[in-house]
Amino acid sequence: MTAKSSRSATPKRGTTRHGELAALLKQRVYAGEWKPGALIPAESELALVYGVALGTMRQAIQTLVEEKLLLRHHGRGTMVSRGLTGNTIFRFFRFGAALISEDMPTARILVKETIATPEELVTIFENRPRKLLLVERCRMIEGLPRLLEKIWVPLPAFSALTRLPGTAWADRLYPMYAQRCNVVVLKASDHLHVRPMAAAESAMLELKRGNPGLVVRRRSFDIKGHCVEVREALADANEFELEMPVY
Amino acid sequence: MTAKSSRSATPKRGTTRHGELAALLKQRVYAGEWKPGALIPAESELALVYGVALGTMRQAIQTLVEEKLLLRHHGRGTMVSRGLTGNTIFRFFRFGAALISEDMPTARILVKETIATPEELVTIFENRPRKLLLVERCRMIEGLPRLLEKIWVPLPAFSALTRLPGTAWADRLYPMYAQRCNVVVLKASDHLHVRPMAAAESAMLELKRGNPGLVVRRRSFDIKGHCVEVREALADANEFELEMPVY
DNA sequence: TAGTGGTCTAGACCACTTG
DNA sequence: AAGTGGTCTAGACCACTAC
Repeated sequence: MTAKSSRSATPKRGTTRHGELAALLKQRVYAGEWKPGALIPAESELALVYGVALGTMRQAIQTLVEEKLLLRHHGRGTMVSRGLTGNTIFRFFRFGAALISEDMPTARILVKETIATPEELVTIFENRPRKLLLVERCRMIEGLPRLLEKIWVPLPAFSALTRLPGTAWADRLYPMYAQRCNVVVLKASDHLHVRPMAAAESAMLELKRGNPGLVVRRRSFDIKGHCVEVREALADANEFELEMPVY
Repeated sequence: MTAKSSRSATPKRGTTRHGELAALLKQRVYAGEWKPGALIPAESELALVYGVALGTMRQAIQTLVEEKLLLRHHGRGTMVSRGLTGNTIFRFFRFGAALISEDMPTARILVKETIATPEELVTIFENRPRKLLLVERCRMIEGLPRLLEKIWVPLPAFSALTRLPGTAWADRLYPMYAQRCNVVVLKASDHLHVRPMAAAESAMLELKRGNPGLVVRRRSFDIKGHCVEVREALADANEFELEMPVY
């Protein structure tokens, strides 16, 4: 059959048909043919087009679902992920409240300036950007200053934000990045550690001098896996709380 | 066909054939028919025995693999998990070393006694045990005391350990539980928070008074999902370091 | 070489969502 | 009612492991 002959025509070792298909589908997302939030063709149709059995195409799609690139909904279809919604740094903290609701935090912008890329950040972003936008803000919960945050994003990719006044910034940055800069954050990685706060930091957060601070350093990645944002958050380590599985 | 008629004979809603099979296989592990480390029959044989297609049986096995109950090895077979090997609390800390090797930590037993079950622990263990074995130890790295640990295990399930002299205790507890108490730890969950150390604690760890401490409270679960151990570890919060994905 | 899990096919039917 | 993903079948062949 056609499928069989085409398979023997490409006897690549170490690859599978569904693996190749996954790569092909991923390319179509990268190329922008299927945009975030849009439904892709039905798996039955894709199977026909690519000349493979349904199960094989399902397997290819499944790997992209596990990579969080696609989302499947029974009866509705398969769509490209809209990415993370953000605001998850608070998951590490109690802050008195039993549960921090989605809309509680508000942010006050302290600094917003264009800077030359610091040496330690040059290699983190793609294309070695020469300039970055640096934003510092203080996030409040129930009127109390709880979290200091620094955000670095590369220019000119995020230049739409330099023109945006500080008062117009949304609490959640990821949806704003998607809307104004056309950047979808699909994955992120947090690095946590504890250090004593500097005098200025503890003062800002209304804590005693030398109070231990928990630092969350986050790198955010777009749909292609490129780092598009570095963030550093600082808060009272005594409010830190985390539950995690052991494997 | 037989399969079809038997399916219509049990028109349970909300269940699937592979889901039922997974439950049946799980039962055979619980019953001890297939012991940890042993190979289970080939999926082709199981499919024959249960009268289902190969793919369906594969799907059933796959769910148990994702639950960490089974492990598959291409060409070798499918075996029941031997459980966690432990010693992973150090993954949260730097302690100067670039990487903490598997064999570096050594432990000194401070306390080992049978106690009446404290109220807050009664409901955590299965069968509300009346007595527990409490062990306190100090774990060293390169000769320095780095971590204080309290361990609670239920009696009489772990009574083999009460007869074991403190000097005979292994660094890694999970393999010892498996060997001496016939308890396999399959999963665990860590809860982390930061608090100031008490004077005695900071003295033991050779830290200054009021040094922030990171507390890791771990609950370990056996093959049936029952809690079989509670552990609380305390160490210098300034040595804490953790990298984790964001979803 | 025999036996295992992994891939793939070509269907059928079921369960869910939407107009 | 039409279209989607989810389940299931009954095979074939491939890739890996151990004897």
